[in-house]
Amino acid sequence: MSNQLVVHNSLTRQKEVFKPINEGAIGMYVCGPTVYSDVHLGNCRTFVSFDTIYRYLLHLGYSVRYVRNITDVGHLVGDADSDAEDKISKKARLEQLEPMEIVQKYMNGFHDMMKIFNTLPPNIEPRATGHIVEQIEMVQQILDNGLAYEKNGSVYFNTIKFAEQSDVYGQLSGKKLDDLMVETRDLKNQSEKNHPSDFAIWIKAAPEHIMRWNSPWSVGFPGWHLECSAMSTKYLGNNFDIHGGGGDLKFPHHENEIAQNHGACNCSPANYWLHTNMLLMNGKKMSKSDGNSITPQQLFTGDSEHISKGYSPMMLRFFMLQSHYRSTLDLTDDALLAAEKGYRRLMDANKALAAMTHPGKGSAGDLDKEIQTLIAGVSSEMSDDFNCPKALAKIFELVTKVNGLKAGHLSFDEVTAETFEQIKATFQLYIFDIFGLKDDAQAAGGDNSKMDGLMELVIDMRATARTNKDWGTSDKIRDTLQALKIKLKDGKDGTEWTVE
RNA sequence: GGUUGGGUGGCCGAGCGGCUAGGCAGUGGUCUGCAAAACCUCGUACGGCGGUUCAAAUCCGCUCCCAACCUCCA
Repeated sequence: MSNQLVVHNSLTRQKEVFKPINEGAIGMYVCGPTVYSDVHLGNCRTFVSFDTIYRYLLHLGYSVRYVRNITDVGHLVGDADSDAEDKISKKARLEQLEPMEIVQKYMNGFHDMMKIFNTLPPNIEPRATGHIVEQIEMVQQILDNGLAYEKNGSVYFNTIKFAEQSDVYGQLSGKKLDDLMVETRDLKNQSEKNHPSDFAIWIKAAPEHIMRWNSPWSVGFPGWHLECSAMSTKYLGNNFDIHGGGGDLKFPHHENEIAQNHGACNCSPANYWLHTNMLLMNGKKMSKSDGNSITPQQLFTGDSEHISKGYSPMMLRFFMLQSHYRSTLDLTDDALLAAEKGYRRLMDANKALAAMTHPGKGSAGDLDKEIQTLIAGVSSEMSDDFNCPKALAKIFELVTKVNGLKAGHLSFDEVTAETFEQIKATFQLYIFDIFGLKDDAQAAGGDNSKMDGLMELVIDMRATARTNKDWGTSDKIRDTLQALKIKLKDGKDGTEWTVE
């Protein structure tokens, strides 16, 4: 298998060889959250997925400019033409806070959660409210190009005219304007629009609307879709490499975004569109608005009717890694329980591997070849549209080899020292640097020197008891530690311990 | 109704024309004072019905289910 990067492009619905516009550099824009309430787990899955993609692109040697916005205005509750209300200002009224206070509060929470999930921060995290000028300019450009019209201080994108000029509109979502017309016929309050599929790019603010800016058309605020067009253009240019986001944004958000960019500069924003699939809970989309969701905190503490216990953030990241980013992932307690054991198996093997040394003598036998094939497989799977589950599978096969070497079932004679070092390097690179995992147990250990010394003493005492066949003492030590979530493993070379 | 994507063994989840996915659970062993861990071993699959092919979970047709989007959502 060749190792050139292949990605699935939502625009063409097929895998394509990835070629950056500028050799060695990548511009990537990912739609960030609307900060009007706490992030939920579904959001996290998308950003963890793109974090892994970002990390892999960096590993491949690209210099990546990763832009992920914060939506702090313009995102509407209800219909844009009627009783439309900005999500942020609605929440501000409910909580009796300034809109920017709301934004700050939930943006902080979002950043904390991204840190907890060990995601790397984007290079630029622009906010919609900080780019009103750019958005107004873009509205003007679209108007100048005749692809928008003003009605009572609001400006609408003319989808009909755009569709007549090119066949771009609907390409991403597979929708046709004719269908859209039929679908939206029943919607009320469409009076301002020329056509039901047209969408607002500037909205005149109602008197009670708090977040408002002056513009050539009215005191108002930008349409939701506009911010991403304006900010991606500002920081990545008219045409850039990757645009990502959750699959639920394909339509209308991304479709309209493409239309706006074409409307403004007659250019296609991104070459590759990547969409992550939804996180489900009990077979249904996890969603803030319909209540079918669980907060990350609840998952960590286990305080939810949906789960039997708490799960660590890194375990959850591992859980997400086990499925492909383009597949839905169903969150169930059984699946989490199974993943947790797998996660421990992986981490324990890595810990064991780190402590192992190659005896020095060893030739390239069949085992060596097998290991080399597995190592090569890890990267080729990742280069095949970031196939984390398959790359992980290869690593688990390596885990078996490592454990076999450790237990003596496999011989170092058949493995060269170089190959053995490559296993170590591969584990470090993929598990930690690219998959972005951390070993919870090690992190939880805290002040290790005291703990290590203490455990050494206890294990030594137990060993003495065992030598004396004092099983009562021996088992008491083991059971007591088990109750403290410290697990002992008796191996050939003595006893090891891990914190659960 | 339209659009997009799915239905894989007890569970999760890859694969998408011939080649063991992987994790968890289960079977029988090895090891061990016992247990755990680890290693070896063995089962249980590709919604249904047709078709193409030397060969289909993988391609085509029909059919039945499911999800997402079409209204804010990652």
